Amino acid sequence: MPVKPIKLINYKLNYNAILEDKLPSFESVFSIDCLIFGFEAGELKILLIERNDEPFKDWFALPGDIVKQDESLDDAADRILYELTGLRDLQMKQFHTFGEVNRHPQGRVITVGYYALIRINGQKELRPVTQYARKAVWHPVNSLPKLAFDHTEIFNNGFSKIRRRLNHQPIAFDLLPEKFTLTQLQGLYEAILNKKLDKRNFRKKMLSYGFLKELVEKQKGVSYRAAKLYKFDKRKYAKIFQNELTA
Amino acid sequence: MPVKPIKLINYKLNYNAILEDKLPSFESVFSIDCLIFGFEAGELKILLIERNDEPFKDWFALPGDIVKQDESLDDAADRILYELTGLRDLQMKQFHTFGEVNRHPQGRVITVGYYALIRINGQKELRPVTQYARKAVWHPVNSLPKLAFDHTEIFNNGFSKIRRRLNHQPIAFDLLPEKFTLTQLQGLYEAILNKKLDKRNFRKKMLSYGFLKELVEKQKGVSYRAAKLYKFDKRKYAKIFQNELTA
DNA sequence: TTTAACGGTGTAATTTTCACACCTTATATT
DNA sequence: AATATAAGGTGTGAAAATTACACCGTTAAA
Repeated sequence: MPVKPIKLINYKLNYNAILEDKLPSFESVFSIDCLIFGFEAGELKILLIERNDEPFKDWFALPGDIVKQDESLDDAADRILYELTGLRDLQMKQFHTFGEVNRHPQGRVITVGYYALIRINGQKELRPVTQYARKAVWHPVNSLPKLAFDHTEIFNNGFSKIRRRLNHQPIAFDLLPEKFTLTQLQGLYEAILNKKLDKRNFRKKMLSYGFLKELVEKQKGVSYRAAKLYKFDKRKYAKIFQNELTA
Repeated sequence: MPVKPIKLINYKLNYNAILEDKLPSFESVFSIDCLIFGFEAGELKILLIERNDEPFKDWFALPGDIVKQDESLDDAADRILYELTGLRDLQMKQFHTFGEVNRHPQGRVITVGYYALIRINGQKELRPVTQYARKAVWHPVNSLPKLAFDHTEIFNNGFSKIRRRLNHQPIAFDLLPEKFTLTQLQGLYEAILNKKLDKRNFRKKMLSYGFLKELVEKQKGVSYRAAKLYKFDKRKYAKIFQNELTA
């Protein structure tokens, strides 16, 4: 696969050229690809970019970028997410590394998959993204288009890990507004797990964990009985989690 | 951290030289480090190498090596394990990728952690290892020495993942001889989880899974009542596991 | 024959999970 | 004012899974 190895650092890729077969490939590069999940209108969505250059011009792809020489993987993930969305201080979490030899047509690119769960509404407009992407869009996970490279595989891998993790850790709260109703929370669980849950059992269980804080405030602007609002109580969760660890 | 970047491919590192501060560093390299678990004399052990060269000369380290240009990560893991132990066709499984900028004193090395669980006794003598290692030794996980680089962190990360996985998947059988007693199996679980388990409950539960095959053969050469031997029945397990996936 | 060491078994209490249906409350509509 | 609409909110019983717990049996060696 490698053609004429060239130095990659600070090298600006010319994708069009390589397609005409007269162009640079690179030897070994590290990248990060991000699964950024959001929840909107009762649907679980993921942030995709529309590629502006070859290869896979006009295709949808996961947002990702190359890891710089002087930044750790975690730092790179944070930076890339920031560059793509303007969001900072999220919990980006690594889930798998993809290293098939031919996964990138231009050379050896090993990529580390990270995911983050974010609030779609709590965020400003998506910032203009890097030059290789035309725009970034939220796309429902249930009807994803074909993705560039092996990004569909990356998505499937990460999504299934998030599903599994949901049963053990309260990761869903990052997707909801700070104050939420139990019905919203249940809808989110149903969207992630892709199945219906029983309302009474779900509430009983969630409340039994003890990390939900009931607010006096109620839902507003709905044309039906307003529901109680809850907050995720990080302190209580931390206490519970610590006990689990020491036990 | 990077000094004078040099081409690394096929470059033979001179570790002594670098220590005297007149030597090569490299830009960006991918490596694999392996956690190879074995079970012997009731103890959970891990395979370590004794380093023969700087840096960390004479220290213990995880067996690992650099990923070649034309091999996938999984292939590299298989190859490296083979080179170190002579073992083939094991299930090497990726668990985490470590990418701190300064984790390697000579340059940027991003390493993917893999683990494997193997039978210590079912194997020939450990094959002579790569040149950078003096020898390979099995070391009880409960009294690990300080390890080179960030290998202690890698170990902790991988070990805790294996612990968690043990509760959901029958990964322990790879550590036992093909035929084993329930007491041996329980001892292994206790070694991995680092706690005592109740004999009756343990047996009840294991047998309830339905993937253990009772043999007519019994234990031999023991100075007490011989126990029944069991086999792990992959077929039955596959059937059970498939049902879980579709459910 | 005795002893040491492990093999092998069952039951009851507790906790967790699951299935299941109706009345209440707030707003919008007529 | 009456009514319709849409979601809020609540409890119980059955079944399954988990936990705690103790003694006799068998084998080989002393």
